[in-house]
Amino acid sequence: MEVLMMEDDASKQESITQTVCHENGCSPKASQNDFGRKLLHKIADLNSSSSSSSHEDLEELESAMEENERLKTMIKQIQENYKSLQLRFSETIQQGSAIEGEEEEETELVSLSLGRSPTGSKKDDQKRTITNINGGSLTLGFDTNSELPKEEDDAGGETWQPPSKVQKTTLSGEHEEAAAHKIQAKRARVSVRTRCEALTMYDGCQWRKYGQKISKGNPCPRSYYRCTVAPGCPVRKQVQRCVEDMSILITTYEGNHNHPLPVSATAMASTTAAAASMLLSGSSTSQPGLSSATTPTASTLSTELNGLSFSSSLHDNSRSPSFPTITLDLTGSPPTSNYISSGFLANFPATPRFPSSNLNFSSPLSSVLPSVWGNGKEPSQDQFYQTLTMAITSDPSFRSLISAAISTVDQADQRAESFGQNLMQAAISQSLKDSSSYFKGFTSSSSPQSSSPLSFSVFNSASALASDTKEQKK
DNA sequence: CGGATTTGACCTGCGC
DNA sequence: GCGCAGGTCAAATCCG
Repeated sequence: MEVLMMEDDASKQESITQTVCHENGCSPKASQNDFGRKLLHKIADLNSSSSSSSHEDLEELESAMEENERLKTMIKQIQENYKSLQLRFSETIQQGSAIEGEEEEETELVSLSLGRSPTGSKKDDQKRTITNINGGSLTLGFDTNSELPKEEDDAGGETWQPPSKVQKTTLSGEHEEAAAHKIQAKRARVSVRTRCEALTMYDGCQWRKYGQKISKGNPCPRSYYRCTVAPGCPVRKQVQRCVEDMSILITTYEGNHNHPLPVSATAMASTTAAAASMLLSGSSTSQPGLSSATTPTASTLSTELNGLSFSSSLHDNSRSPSFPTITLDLTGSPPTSNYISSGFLANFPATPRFPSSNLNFSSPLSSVLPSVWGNGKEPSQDQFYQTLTMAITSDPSFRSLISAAISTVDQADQRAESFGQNLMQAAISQSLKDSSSYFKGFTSSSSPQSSSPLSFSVFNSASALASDTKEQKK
């Protein structure tokens, strides 16, 4: 904010900075009403206490206030747009559920695993079911398989083991494929790109560093952390700065928590768990009309889902690990071809065996949906809603995705310094660039082997990913 | 003094 | 089989 740069008094600057940071990072709804008042107080303080404050500074402060008023209006509009979208979504889903049969309804169950409750009772599971959309159950809670011992973890429901031990397991026949699925589930990774000056991005969890390595192609060391919220938690994360832009922090999460999470950690945990789930679902799902659009030999591919464009990238890296990786880009800067080929994605590659999906929050809507409206013209909100509705009604994965996003908005602690803030900031920063639409669109890329569409959106205060677990159940 | 971090050694998988 | 690179371990060190 401009106002920060104009303050002469260092302590006052810090005070205002904290105020503005709070506005940006925490609940805009709760605190935005106080913002103008706080600024007025600051101005009054300056007038009364500091004879050295120049008239120029005051003018600039006033202009900053006007700017902040515009921002408040913008935030309000974002909230209204979100409500409208949510309403439309619910209506559409209700219509869809009337058509779909019972079998389809069963597949609407979406479970976003945040790790397993130590107690693991089914009662707890029921309590944690916080949202019910479309007759199906959208569960945002802890892993629901209560039959398993608590030291067992995550999607596969098996004790976490280091990759080497897991992959050493010998199996034969039809179990082999199932085991491969489990291994894949365990090793699914979610990368989050954020602009962060700190050593690590705060995500609400407690981490202990257990290693550091210089990886090939990046002079910045990669740090390895494991979750210490509960002993034996299998979740690990890697933190590394982007070689292309040192201000970008790349955090890669792996595994699911096997313990209740702090409130401030639920947003990130649900997002990463759902993203991983979506990725794994996508890796085993075939979507009509998509597979034909991809060509394995191409390094970058693009296709459409329900008029929504996304691109797929094949990352050729001979040393790439055999882990599916999904990437959430919250930096606000669209990836360049150079960046894709030699930068970030090269650090988090995927072999052709597994998809590597890149969800980008930075692309303007007009560039995301060129094939629908053409001429690079920004679509109206109604046009966009129509396309979104098409996507929702015809694709279960996307439907689940939206459901999870909405439910997360409901449940997230908005004051937590968590992932939702980053999403909010991303949304706002994009809205500042073009206030005509808060939904700035998305891009998605995956390897050709992943024919499942990936779609994403930014809502007004929080967002989450979800997947249709239908394929995982099979 | 206990917990967290650092850092070199070691293990493992994979490509050649 | 060898070498490289990623990932982990664990002793040493640091820090509150």
